[in-house]
Amino acid sequence: MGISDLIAAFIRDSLEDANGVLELQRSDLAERFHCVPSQINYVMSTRFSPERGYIVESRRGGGGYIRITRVQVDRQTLLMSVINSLGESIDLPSAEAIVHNLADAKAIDPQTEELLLSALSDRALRSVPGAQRGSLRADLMRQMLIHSV
Amino acid sequence: MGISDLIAAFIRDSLEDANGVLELQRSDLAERFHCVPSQINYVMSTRFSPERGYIVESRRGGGGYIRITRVQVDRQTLLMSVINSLGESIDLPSAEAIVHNLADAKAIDPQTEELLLSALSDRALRSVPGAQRGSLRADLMRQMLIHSV
DNA sequence: ACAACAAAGGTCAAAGTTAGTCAAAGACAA
DNA sequence: TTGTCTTTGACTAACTTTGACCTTTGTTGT
Repeated sequence: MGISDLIAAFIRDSLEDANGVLELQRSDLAERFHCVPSQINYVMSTRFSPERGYIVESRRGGGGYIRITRVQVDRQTLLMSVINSLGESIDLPSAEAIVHNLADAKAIDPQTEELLLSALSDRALRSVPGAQRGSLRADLMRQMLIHSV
Repeated sequence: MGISDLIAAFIRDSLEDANGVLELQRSDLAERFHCVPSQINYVMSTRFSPERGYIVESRRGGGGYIRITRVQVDRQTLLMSVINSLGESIDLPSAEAIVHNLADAKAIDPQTEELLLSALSDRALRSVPGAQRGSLRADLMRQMLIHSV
């Protein structure tokens, strides 16, 4: 097991203790593990990428930091399962119910809920004949949910 | 957290207490935070710029001051004017440009921008014949923007 | 009025403090 | 041997802090 793995394990532990958000300094961490600072960047890009469920933000200069946030897996999982369960077409009441459920489960924030509901509404889709609205609604929902994961 | 952040936090708090307008003296503030006066200018230009929603005015000489005003009416005005300027129909490049401009002007946050773009995309509207997409896109945009005012 | 001084705030560039990038070199498994 | 992952470090970019010098405005004495 290389040093990158040790660093990654340390970060994951700290993240656990810190309840999901961790702020650290690159040079501190490098010193603690006796490696060069740029190795921290390597660890970030290979082990804490967004695809792996992390958000990494940073700032340079005095008081600089690296902040690692573990994204709620529940949220991600729930969103993905909803997206996958979406069929060819969906009617308005069903769509509204799903959006409300996602909001109740905190998988989307109130603002996103509002935007989804307004996009899916009959008022927004009025130019499309009723018979075709279902599939459009499903496409809209899919795209919007995908982009809020 | 550097001293600039501390100063900015202090100002935001005071602004809250003061209900949006705050008048202070540069040298006082510098003394309170044990920094050079010009650091206050740095904080103003990096944290309280107009793009971030603040107006900073000042006067030199005896009885001089720095006045910071938080603004938020711009957003609403801008959004309403965009909504009103929307016509019957809009093509994708124009819609994207408008959304980007709103985001640049901080009238909508990055997440809203993302959601709007995904809802307006050709991918989301694929079930609707090209000729009818323009008017649907305008309706969608209108409804979504109305609900984000 | 006027001149001189005092009392603010403004500018700008240098120095300081972090983090990011990228490519070369090393390690190791297939 | 070859391809992939890891380690290193020189160079770069971004943000912060500090201080010398400048401009504007107010006050006071003549």
